[in-house]
Amino acid sequence: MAVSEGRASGRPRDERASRGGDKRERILRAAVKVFARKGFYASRVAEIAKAAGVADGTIYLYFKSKDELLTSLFEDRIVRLLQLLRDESGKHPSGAGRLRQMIELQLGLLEGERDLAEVITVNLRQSSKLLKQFATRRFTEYLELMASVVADAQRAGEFRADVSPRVMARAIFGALDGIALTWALGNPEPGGLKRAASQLADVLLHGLSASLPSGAEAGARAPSVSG
Amino acid sequence: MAVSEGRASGRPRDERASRGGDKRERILRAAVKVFARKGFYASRVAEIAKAAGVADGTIYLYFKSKDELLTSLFEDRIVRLLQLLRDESGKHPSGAGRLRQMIELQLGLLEGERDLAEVITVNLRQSSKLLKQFATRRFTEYLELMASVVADAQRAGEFRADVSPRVMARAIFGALDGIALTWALGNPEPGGLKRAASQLADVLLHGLSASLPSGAEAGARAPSVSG
Amino acid sequence: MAVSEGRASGRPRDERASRGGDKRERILRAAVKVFARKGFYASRVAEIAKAAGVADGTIYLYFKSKDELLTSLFEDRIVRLLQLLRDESGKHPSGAGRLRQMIELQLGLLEGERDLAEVITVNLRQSSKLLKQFATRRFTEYLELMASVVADAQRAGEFRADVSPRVMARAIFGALDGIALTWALGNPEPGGLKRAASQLADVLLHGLSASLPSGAEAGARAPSVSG
Amino acid sequence: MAVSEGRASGRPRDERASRGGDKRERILRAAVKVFARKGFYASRVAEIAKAAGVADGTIYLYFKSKDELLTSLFEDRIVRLLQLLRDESGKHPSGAGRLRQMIELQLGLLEGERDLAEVITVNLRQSSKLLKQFATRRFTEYLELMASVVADAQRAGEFRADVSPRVMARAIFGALDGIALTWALGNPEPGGLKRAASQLADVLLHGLSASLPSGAEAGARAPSVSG
DNA sequence: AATGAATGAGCGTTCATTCAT
DNA sequence: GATGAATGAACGCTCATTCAT
Repeated sequence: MAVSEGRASGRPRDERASRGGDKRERILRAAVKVFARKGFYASRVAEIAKAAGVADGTIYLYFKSKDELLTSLFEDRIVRLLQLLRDESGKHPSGAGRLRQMIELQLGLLEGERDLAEVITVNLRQSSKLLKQFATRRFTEYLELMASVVADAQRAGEFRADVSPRVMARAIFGALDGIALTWALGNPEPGGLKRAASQLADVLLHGLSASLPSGAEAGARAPSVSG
Repeated sequence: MAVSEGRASGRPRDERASRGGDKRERILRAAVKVFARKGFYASRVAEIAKAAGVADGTIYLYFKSKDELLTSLFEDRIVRLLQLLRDESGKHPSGAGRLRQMIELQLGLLEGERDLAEVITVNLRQSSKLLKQFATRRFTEYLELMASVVADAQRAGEFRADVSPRVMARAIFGALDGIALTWALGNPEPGGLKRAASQLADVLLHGLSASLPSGAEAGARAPSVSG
Repeated sequence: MAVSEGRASGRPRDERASRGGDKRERILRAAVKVFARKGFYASRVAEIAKAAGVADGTIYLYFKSKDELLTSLFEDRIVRLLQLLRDESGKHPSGAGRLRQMIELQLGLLEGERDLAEVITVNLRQSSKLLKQFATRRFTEYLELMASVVADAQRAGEFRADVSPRVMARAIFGALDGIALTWALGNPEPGGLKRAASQLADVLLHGLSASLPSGAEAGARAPSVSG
Repeated sequence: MAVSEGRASGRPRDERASRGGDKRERILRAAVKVFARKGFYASRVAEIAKAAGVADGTIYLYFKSKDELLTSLFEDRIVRLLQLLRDESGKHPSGAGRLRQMIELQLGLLEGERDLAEVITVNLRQSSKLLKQFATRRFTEYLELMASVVADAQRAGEFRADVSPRVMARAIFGALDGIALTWALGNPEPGGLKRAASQLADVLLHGLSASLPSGAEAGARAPSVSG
């Protein structure tokens, strides 16, 4: 299952019968490849155009600027990721099940899509604008989704209550990102991401579980949580 | 305690009352500020020069290129961080103690140095060169240090043995990085990093602990929680 | 007859009434003018662009660098000169006729093209690269052509055999170059080049002629020079 | 016999007893070396300073600018050359003798001084300023000296009168220059310059000689001569 | 006089973007 | 819509020159 499959949202431009793949998607796919190999700033619009098999100017018929190309890339991919996560989130009764599924889903999506992993983990941070403006929208949404899963499980007494859901959301995001980053940049060890996801989930879930048998402890600490 | 304190390497000194520090360090400090505000690519060498109070050309007496300026920044700061981490690592007998200290040390260092945090977490990924070449040296060193702490504790029976130390190292790095990133970009909530560090350590250490029959250990750690 | 006439190589054409010639040629012509007035190093790419009526960047669509612009100038012009010289060389039965025609042709070509003369004589020597690398190709070709004319005439018993054809080729090149140089830099005396060419040919051909009937003179001076 | 030997003219700065070679000369010598290897524009003042064993700034105590360094180089060397030529000129009764000696002297001086030859033949043309302003002084002086030798011999009936002394002076200069150029850039064949000088003199003197007894040939060409 | 660190004007080149076809 | 030649603003870097020591 790949995040870049299909077309989830937006502009149904040129849905002419005679033209199968639309240009917009071809350009985005080319951009993923080029951004992944060279990074956002070192990537040339001309090269993306070439990789997409279109003329330089054509890109500007679909995207306002090179910056917007990157932004759209995230929008498209992350909106789809958020949807998947939300869908998944609904399928599991326990917080542990939800969190494990979400962790495994995210790394699973990247398995087989190194380029996209690299773009998301590396290029997300390349444009200050991107990070500070766009990120404020979708990234916050993402973090809130993760935090809500933790918070729900805390309220249900399933997770320890002495940690901030938002801090945990950031830590989990970061852990996934760190694993994806080193994976994207390093050796392509097959199945590596799945195993890593599983281990990460094991540790996090165990670490987050409300204390054991008597359970008194977590409750004792809970009141002071704030962040 | 700041990572940017002290002087690492050569060049003449002046130390007139009105002008603190030597040129190289002044330039590095200016670069941190500018890179943090604008990102590496959007930062102009001229602006860094101006911020450092030197002429444009002066920068090139100390650094071969704009790229090398960024690289040197990491070298200087990360080499110092590695030293601190190694020192710290030696002071604690248990793996749990070590790991907690390392986590708290890293986030503690950034407290009060938002700019540096932003440069490290955001700009580290801006230059393909930086990430793929330089990173292969120091970053690997860093990851190996973290992994060895985990591995040692596993061998001692203190940590669960069913997770890869290297995966954990990456996850821990990522978690710290994610927390630092959101902190650097978001609200400056005082003490936030310390609390986050403590909570992250709580969860990770509990999650990593070799599952004890009675679960007594968790209780032993609890008192240090503050956030 | 001008060396800069005609079109040597590719690129689309336009030929609207108001805009004469294609960009590449317009740029070359502008470069000749600017290089002649200021010399290669003191010439600014921006000025050439302005003189050619194109944007700065346009120059780089046709030439890889400022250096290559100069190189291409020589290639274009000298290749054409070589062709003319070879054509001319074929039309005359005697060595004297050939040499005279070649001398007069070369200086004749420059008549009316002071700029080009100046570029060739002055700027040829400005770029070490140009002189040492490019020159090794075309310039050697040129010298060999001249030397072969001398050598042929020597073999035919027409020219004295006690001088090296290669030394003569260099001397003739130099003499033409010296005349062109002073002409390009000095007063534009109309017809001056033609007259100078004629006189130079007179002296050289007489000096090169195999010793006449009585033959005593040459032998007296030149016992057995070979070099 | 080398043109760069001794100190002929100018500024007796710092004739302190304790310091043998004076800096000015050391700088000039270093400049010759560096200019010869790299050309004027590609030569860095810092490199000349290093080659001379002085600090960058020291050069500006002796020369107003990099340009003036080149100019001074020519002044020093060419003034000396002019003196030698004038001295030599006085020693020979016949025009042929004078001219031959001057030709051989000039190329002889360069034998063993490739660097200087390259500087004079190549670098003379690098600075428009140099060529157009300085050249107008010394170079004209040089050409007039050569022309006067020819003119004198013409008046004496020794040289043919149907050629312009000034054209001949330029041609001779050029021929010498062309030979020196190719020699400086090409193979260092020992003795090559001497042999070339001798052959060039043979051809030129024969070519310039007043028509011999029968004289028919020269007369046939004479009509077209004017300058 | 001598030094060499510092200066900063200046330029070649790039590349996102435009627009005539 | 599609093209790609043309544009020109923008910037990293160099290096001749200065000047405090």
